[in-house]
Amino acid sequence: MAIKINNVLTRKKEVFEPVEEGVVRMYICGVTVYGRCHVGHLRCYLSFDAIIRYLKYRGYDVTYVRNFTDIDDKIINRAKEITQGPEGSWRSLPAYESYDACQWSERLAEDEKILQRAKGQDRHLAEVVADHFIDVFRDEDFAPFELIPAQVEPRVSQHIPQVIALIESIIEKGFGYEVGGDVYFDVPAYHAASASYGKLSGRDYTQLVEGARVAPTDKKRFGADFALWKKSGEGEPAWSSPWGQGRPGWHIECSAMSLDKLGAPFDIHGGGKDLIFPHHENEIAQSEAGTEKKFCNYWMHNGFVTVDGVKMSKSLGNFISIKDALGIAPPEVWRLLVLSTHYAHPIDFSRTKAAQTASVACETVRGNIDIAYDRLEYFYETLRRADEIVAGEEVGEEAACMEEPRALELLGRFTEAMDDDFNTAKALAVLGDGMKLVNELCDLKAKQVKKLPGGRPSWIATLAKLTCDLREGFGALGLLRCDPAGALTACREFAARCSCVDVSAVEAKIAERERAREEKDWARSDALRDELVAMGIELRDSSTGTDWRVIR
RNA sequence: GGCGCCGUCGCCAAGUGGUAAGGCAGAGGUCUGCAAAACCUCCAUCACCAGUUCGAAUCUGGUCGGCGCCUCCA
Repeated sequence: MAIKINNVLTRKKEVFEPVEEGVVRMYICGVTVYGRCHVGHLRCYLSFDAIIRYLKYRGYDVTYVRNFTDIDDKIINRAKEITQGPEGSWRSLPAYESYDACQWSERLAEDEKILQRAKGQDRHLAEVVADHFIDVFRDEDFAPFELIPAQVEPRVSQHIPQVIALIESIIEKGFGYEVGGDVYFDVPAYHAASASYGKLSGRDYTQLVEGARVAPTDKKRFGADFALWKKSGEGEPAWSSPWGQGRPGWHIECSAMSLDKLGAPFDIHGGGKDLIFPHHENEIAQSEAGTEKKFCNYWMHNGFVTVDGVKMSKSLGNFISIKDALGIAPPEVWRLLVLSTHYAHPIDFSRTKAAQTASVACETVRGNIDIAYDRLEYFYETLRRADEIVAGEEVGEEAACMEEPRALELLGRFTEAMDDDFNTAKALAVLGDGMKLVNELCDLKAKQVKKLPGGRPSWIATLAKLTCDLREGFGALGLLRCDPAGALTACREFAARCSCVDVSAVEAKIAERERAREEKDWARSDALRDELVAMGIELRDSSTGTDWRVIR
């Protein structure tokens, strides 16, 4: 069985054949570090995290590179804004129109932090801005999600020689030209020689020019040409080059660093769909122009996160920051939610759409986050009850599993789903079936267990195998890696905090109800339960006691 | 204007030629002091029209609706 990948480059689903057998070299476009990340970024890195985990699960030795673009106009602009201070005219820019008081307060606090960090450092403020947001990315935004760390996280600022060498090679081959300190990639010349510009995005470069906005100061020969190197302006960060003081253009850094870390061709290049053009198209052109080798074999792009059907983006102001996301649900809930949809399809986070379209049913329509939250708890609860049954039991090696196809074929079906272009949605459905089976088995009475072929030892063996396989499958997606009891407590505490539930008051009422129940005072017991329901608490009585959870 | 994607049950969501996975909600049931949970059963012919085919949600053409890229963007 082989893994199949929907290759954006060929627009076909293809059998994955790495350059070197058993090894996967992949490059995922990282972020430009000029601000905080939002759920759109989260979706991208969670989707690719599951893909990387699965490739490892399938036995591949994965070399994964994810860059930080730490030189860019937006970073320089941010530095300029910080320099101007809170009274600067930048605050009236259109980009900030939608800012509310809360966002402003966060923004200014962040600027202050960056200024503090810059004190005593003899560096350009833009570099400090980049450092700051790299730290935010690693230590704040993404740390809770436990992504598989990239082997290398290259920064452009540390790869200027590689960038320059690649640009020189492009110029040497006749596909780049210098104009007054800027260097441009010559799209028409390259296309004339290779007939390949536009092969990823399916664009005809001659038609691009008509729609392209060419700024009056542009020195490029052709509208579709793009900057490989930019001459630095006054007070901007600059590096020495054969073309004078300047900095790399956007696109070239990913080519230079991926070629440096992975060589050409490497296996998989990924990123958001919005990067297909121009970013990835230009990466291919300049890399293949400079190296005369194929750049990358498989291109994968994740779908957008949308809000009310519209792409989530900073410029539209319709984004949920990762910081806010972590206040809505725990990291693992977000992971489950993201993986519930195929990586290439859009995910919509609107909570208003349902209310608009289904006026009758709006009260019963629940947010996807809440559903994912419940589902995660269901998974952990299922594992917990199975663990309790299996714990302390001798799982005899000789005890055969029950002839239960749903148990025996679980991982096979999981692998089949994932092999087909990493269909995490389907894979989760398969694993969900396994969870249902675990509950079914746990529900059996001792008498029924006795009657099973193989009896109790076989029942235990089956439960042990199932939970082990489920952990393996979910684990290959980065899910259910925690101890169930601990995870459930954390889930409940999180929900209690969100709903401002007074945990000690809840537990006091539960204790009181326990006493009423011991005295078989059902009226009192039920009254207490009603009070708890009014507090947003649902009870679950069992033979071992009363558990509770926050109603969502 | 150019290129491209999408439209599957009330909601979410798999499914690229062989007769519609899964989740939520809903109905009925088993279990339970009651309830919850868990489990069982039920619940769609795939925006529309016209073709290709023995056979189409899946292919082709058209219509309508939504979105994306072409400027920064995961």
